[in-house]
Amino acid sequence: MSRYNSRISEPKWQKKWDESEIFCANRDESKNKYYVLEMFPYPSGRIHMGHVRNYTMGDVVARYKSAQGYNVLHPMGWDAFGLPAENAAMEKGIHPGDWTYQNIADMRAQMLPLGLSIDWSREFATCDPEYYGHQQAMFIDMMAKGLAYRKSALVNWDPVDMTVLANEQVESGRGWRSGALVERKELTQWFFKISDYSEELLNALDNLDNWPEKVKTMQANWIGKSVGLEIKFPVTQKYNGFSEIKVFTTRPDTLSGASFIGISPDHPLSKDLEKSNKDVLSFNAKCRHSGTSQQDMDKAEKIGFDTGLTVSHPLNPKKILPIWIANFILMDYGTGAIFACPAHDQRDLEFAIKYSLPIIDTFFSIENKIKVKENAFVPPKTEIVEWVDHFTGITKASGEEAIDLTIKLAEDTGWGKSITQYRLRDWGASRQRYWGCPIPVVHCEKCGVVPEKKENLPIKLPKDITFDKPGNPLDRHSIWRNCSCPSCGDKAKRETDTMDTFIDSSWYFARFTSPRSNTPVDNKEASYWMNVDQYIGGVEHAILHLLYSRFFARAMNLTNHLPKKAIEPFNALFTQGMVTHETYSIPEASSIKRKVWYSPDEVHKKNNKILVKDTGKEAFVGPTIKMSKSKKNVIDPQDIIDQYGADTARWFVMSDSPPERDVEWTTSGVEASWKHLNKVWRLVVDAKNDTTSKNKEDLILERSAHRSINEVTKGIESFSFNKSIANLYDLTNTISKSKAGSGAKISALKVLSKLMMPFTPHIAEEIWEALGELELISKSPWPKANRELLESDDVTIAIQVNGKRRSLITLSKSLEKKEIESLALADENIKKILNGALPRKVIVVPGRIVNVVL
RNA sequence: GCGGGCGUGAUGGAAUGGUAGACAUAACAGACUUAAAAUCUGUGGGCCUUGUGCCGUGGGGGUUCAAGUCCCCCCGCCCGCACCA
Repeated sequence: MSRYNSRISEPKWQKKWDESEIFCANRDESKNKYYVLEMFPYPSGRIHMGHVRNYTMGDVVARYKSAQGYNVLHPMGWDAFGLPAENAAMEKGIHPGDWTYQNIADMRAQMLPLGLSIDWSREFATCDPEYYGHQQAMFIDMMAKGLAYRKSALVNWDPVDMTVLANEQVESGRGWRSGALVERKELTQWFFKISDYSEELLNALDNLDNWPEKVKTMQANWIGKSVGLEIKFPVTQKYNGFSEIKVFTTRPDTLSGASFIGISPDHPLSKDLEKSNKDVLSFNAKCRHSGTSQQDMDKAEKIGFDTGLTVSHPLNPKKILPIWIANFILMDYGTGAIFACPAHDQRDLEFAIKYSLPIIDTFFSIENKIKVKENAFVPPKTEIVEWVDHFTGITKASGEEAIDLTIKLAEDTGWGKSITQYRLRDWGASRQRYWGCPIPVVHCEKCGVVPEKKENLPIKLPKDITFDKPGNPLDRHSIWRNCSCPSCGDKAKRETDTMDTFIDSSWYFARFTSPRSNTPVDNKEASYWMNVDQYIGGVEHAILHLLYSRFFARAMNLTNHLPKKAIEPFNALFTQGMVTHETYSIPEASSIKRKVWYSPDEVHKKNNKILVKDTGKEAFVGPTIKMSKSKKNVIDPQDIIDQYGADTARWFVMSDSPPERDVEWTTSGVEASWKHLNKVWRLVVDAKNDTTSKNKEDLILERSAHRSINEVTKGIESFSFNKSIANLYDLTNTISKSKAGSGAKISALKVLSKLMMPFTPHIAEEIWEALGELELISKSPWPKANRELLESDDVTIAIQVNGKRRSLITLSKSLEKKEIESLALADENIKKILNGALPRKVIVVPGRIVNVVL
């Protein structure tokens, strides 16, 4: 009894929680619900410290809200489709499904000892046919509404692995797995019409008050709305039906400075020219080969090709501008063509200098003309500038005024129109992969692309596949592939593309509300549980996952799979920081640049040096970075739980850093957490053996406890868990030093254990029981601070003279300003400083400060 | 380049415009111990002339009775996006 043993206590309480089913969520319309969700994990096989931090945060919120009387939903599942399973299949010869389900079992077994208040009865994996079957049904409904469609598009194609790669999977122009040069290939692919929602997804961000500003800004930038002018430039020659070039600009005010037209190598005109002109063909090929990776982009020099074709300037038909193909113009933004204004756009200027194209400054000042030789002058939008525009007649205007005038002129004359352009492109949803949700359509020679009949769902992945050849095994599985057409009954072939795994994670939160429903989502359950009240996860999902989910919720609503109230599914979002650790390394003898890395358990500390255990050599302490296998700075949660218990790990990850920032894992920090929990337990044992009777210290202790209730509650509410924990340390120290009677100490310890419960639930239960309580602390209500006890009658305030603290006095809170002032002036220290002088002014802020101004 | 964030002891970090450094770690000293660990007590921004003194929240200026906090300029770091017309 004298020592707290987490190895015995933790499983004991986990079993009791499990038996009493207290974390099972049931719809109860009479109670307010609270839905806490952490981003579900990919079943890699092992949990890491990032998981521990993420799920502990969610658990603190869930347990706290539950204690506050909310009907809490806190589920867990698995984002189980994806490439790693196929890689494992290729490397180890295991079936991706077997590999995945084994990993899920392993990870669940590692998560259970954390004592999370999760409703495991709702668990599912996205690779369960029941789950992806509903996804297929929704896909069919979205096809019917035109939200899912097929089109031909340029994709990153890995010729060795024979699959499409996402942009993130292309490194320096090469496939991340095969190392093969990636080709840009035109393929017919499935898309979701997310672009229909550009405006709405952008506008709705304004209502997401409890999302981090940073994430909202990132999404807004990603959607990338720009308002501008689309201008038609008539082509002066007759060429294959290309009578005009449409360009998009956000700065129509610089139109008079246009010196040439630039088109993308992928522009229809460019593609047409390459058919008949070998030089164009080789130029375009050169452009397509570079340009995929970030590094290439940075270094990429601007190159161009003069097509020989020309257009006339809409403001002055006599003015003729050449059409160039230029590598810096993107086909998938705007019209894939620009008018170049070298004087007022840096990119255009670089290009113009290189190819000796005219630089036409439309601004009056001589200063500009000198500057413009190296740096383009971007006309300010708000400031009024002198103009020298012969075409529009503008002489003095701000950029904004000039833009408006030019747009009006264009619309009146008919050579242009105001349009809104978005950067957001439709969501490419198909992958040439096995381990994903099959797209439920068939290709029929007679009927074309036909959706499967819903009664045939789920279209299950075949189990008997091989990975001995590159490419998609579904393509080679002729039994699975060959089917009959749902429409005419003739022979047909199944679609072998599978869905992007981001689709799986775009609606799992809705499925959690009714995980066994025979429709994708049960309307009654979703109406009650949605929205997610608090969503917690890594900021790396700020754009893709969170934007896709926002779109998918709207698409589900349109296809009657989700109530209207859930179209913005996450009321509050919290993005937590990473878990980091120091790195240890020794440079290799052959090259200083190459290093041998050592894991934290391969080194030990001696005389302030880090020594490698095996060799005794000194290792260098490197930067503190995210735990990663390659740098070996990884701490396995399992080891920590085995050694110290889950409560210690939970307490530590929540203690030092604010949750949105990175937390550095340190051995000393973990040991301190462990020591602290043991200290709390000793206090409990001591208090029970204590015979001190009631005394005047009781009230002081009681006041401290109530102040802590207030502070810890505030900390949890504001996601400042580190502050809550600092306060719990404070309360522990106060109890430890208190001379109060045993009764008061026990009361204070009960408060302490309640406040600790969300963070360290096992030891909290153990204390609760030791102090004679029969109910589970996990079931008992959150304590309420008694306002009368929060503040004492006396208050210590500082007295400043000219803003510098000179003395402290303790006085009754109820005193009037005048009384405080005279007490302050009567203070010995203040009297000495004043030395008889009369203050000019005395500022009294009751309960805070007195400032004497001389 | 554009957008967002940050800069406080040796370290992680506290501070509704009102006593800067709560709480924790590392370090040091003392108690207990044959000893170590554990535990307990204390010191813990800098400086000197040791006064209840002066300086101190990246640097400079400003507003205020009062600035880590608000405003302006500069420096540095981190994150995101990026030839987006």
